Amino acid sequence: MPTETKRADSAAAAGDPASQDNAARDSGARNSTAAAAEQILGVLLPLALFQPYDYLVPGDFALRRGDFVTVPLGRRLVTGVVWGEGAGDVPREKLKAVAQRLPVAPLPAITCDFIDWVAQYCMAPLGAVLRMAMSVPEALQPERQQKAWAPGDADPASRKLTPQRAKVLQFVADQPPLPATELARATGVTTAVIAAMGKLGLLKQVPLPLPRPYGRPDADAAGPNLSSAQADAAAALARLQPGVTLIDGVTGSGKTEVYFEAIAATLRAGRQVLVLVPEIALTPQWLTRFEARFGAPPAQWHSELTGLARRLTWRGVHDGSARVVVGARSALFLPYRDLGLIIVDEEHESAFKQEDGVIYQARDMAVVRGHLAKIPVILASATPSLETMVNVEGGRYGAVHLPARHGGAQLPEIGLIDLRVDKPPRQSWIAPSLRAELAATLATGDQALLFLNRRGYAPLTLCRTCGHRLQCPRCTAWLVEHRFHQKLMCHHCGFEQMMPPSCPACLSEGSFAACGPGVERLAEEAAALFPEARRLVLTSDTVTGPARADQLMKMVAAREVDLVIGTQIIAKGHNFPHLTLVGVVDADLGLHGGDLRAAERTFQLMSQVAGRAGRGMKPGHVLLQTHDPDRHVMQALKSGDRDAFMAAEAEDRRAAGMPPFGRLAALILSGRDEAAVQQKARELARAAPHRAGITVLGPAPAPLALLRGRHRLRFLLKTRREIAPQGVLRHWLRGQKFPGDLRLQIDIDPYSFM
DNA sequence: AGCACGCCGACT
DNA sequence: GTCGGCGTGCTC
Repeated sequence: MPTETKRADSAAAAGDPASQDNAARDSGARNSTAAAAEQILGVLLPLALFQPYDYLVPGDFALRRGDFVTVPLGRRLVTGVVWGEGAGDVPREKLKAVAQRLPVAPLPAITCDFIDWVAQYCMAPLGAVLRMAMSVPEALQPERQQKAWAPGDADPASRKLTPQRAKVLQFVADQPPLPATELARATGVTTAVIAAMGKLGLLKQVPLPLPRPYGRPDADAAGPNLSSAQADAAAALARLQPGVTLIDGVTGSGKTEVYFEAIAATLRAGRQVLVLVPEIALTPQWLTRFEARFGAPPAQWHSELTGLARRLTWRGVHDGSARVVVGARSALFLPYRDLGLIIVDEEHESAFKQEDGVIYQARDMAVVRGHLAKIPVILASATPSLETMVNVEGGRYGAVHLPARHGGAQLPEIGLIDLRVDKPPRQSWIAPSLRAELAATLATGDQALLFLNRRGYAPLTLCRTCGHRLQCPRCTAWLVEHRFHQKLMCHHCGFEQMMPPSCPACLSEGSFAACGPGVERLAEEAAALFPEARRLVLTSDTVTGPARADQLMKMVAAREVDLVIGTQIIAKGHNFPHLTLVGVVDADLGLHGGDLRAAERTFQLMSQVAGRAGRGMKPGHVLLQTHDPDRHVMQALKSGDRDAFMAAEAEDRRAAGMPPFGRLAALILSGRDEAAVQQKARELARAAPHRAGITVLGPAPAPLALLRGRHRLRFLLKTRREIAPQGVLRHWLRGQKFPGDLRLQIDIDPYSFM
């Protein structure tokens, strides 16, 4: 609720919000001796608190929702945001006064409303959600303005020109201004010379312009030639009606070019655009295409962005100078001054689900944010999620289809290899028929890809003498041997250790046996089978960052490699025209574990991997090794009938009352003391709701019953679609205490069942 | 998130 | 005897 009492200046609204508006409101805000009645406002702090705290505000101190303020908290000062009227539940004499209002534009109203909404929906502490929007506290502080030296106004002829001074003058004449120390170093003089020249007027100090980490995209820079299908789709999207639209098109159908036109239309309207991408790793080539279309780079937002670039980008989003932001899910919480369009690229990706801290689905929250701002949201995917498909079918989302592959290349043909019949030899994982296909492909000079979504050498190591299995001391998980790093690693908590010289249980030496394949072991097998092929292993162990990824992908594109062996990391983005065979070593891998979306995800991943092949004139060929070729996901992959597969999946989910036809919330109770966790879980189970349309499952050991040294029990709350699980949970958990280190984590719409 | 308070081990 | 380890709990 806006709690504005008095605005000193109402004419400033259209101008620069940070300077004029606030400078005007600041003047006379404090040092007032008038005994005006103090008001009480709620100030939200970026801490894990569920509600704003009340603070006193002097009567003539004009504050409204969204204003950044510093307030005393305990014995320190904290920056927070005015959230609304005070709650009045703390005695007035306990209240402290707002210390200061920061001279920056307020947090935009829609951002505030969005924070409220997300906190309510995700049942997260309001302040924890605010913290995501205030992830760069330094951005609220004025940037220390660096000074640089430029040619002065004095006529050089009128001053004594020593050789040093002449050298400096010559340098600054055709160089951009530099700070004193850098100018001194560049010209080989001391800073004393520069200071003296300043006094004489031979040089003058100018503010050093801050480097902008983003450009100013031009909507009217040259666009590509679109096919007629693309042009129709682009025209539909460029109308920019509020609401959600799916762009549904296979890899290479030109989805990106199509939504670029919606970006162009939004830029022409003078508004900002957010493009959410699942992982920053796919951006190098995306950025190239963006720059080719718009003539300038967009602002980027991801966790690796630090320091000045991070501050400047946050401010640029806030003041509106960053026009297009491409970012990972956290970019959703930036304080856009005037957001006009949100695009969620690869909307089906599970990477949009934030799994720790505030747990949220960025794609779903993007839809909410779009709704609050009454702006369009575009979801793009070659393999849309079932949730999105159901929304399209129900008429809640619009859809545009891009059927053909741009450029006319054919979709790869997918075949199945039945591992029960076509058995690989002992201790190897490539079936004879796949081996033959690989040999034939390599013989023609084409490239091939072996895909196995499992890092390391072997998923399990055991002692042949006593049967002991190497397990993570902190998690219910095996340690995975990584020969590349010469270590044992836990893929869940990051625990690492050297390979022990002997079995920790029976002390036998040399008794370890690797069980099952990881990508490193697969590479070993490939090396033995095709010693003459130039091989490249692509996993997160060998691809250490976006730059390295780019370099390795270029090697593949340049045909410096014959056989690529990789994990999930190769499934995204890049495609290789000379790659004509993809072998998926274990297509069943993602189907274990009872995950609601296992079949859907397998379909999406396999489709994506298949999309790496045959983009040139040559059609690609994909072979999936499976133990269960009759399974409907395998048959659907083989026939390529995505829509029939999704329809069947939807039917299964509807019958089971599972999302999106019902709602889920997962509760994970954890603590170091196993008995205490069990005790509390029994207590919660006794208080569990029993009503029609509500089912509570559990407590059951969470799939990782021990994670980072904490024992975990899980409840699953399932409700009918029309019953919001949040209300049920609030009722259930009212008055529940979690003493000691017991913690209850709530995950609304859980994805991972871990 | 800090920062205190508090209750048990090795230092001046 | 105190310094200090980090577990627990509060901050309007």
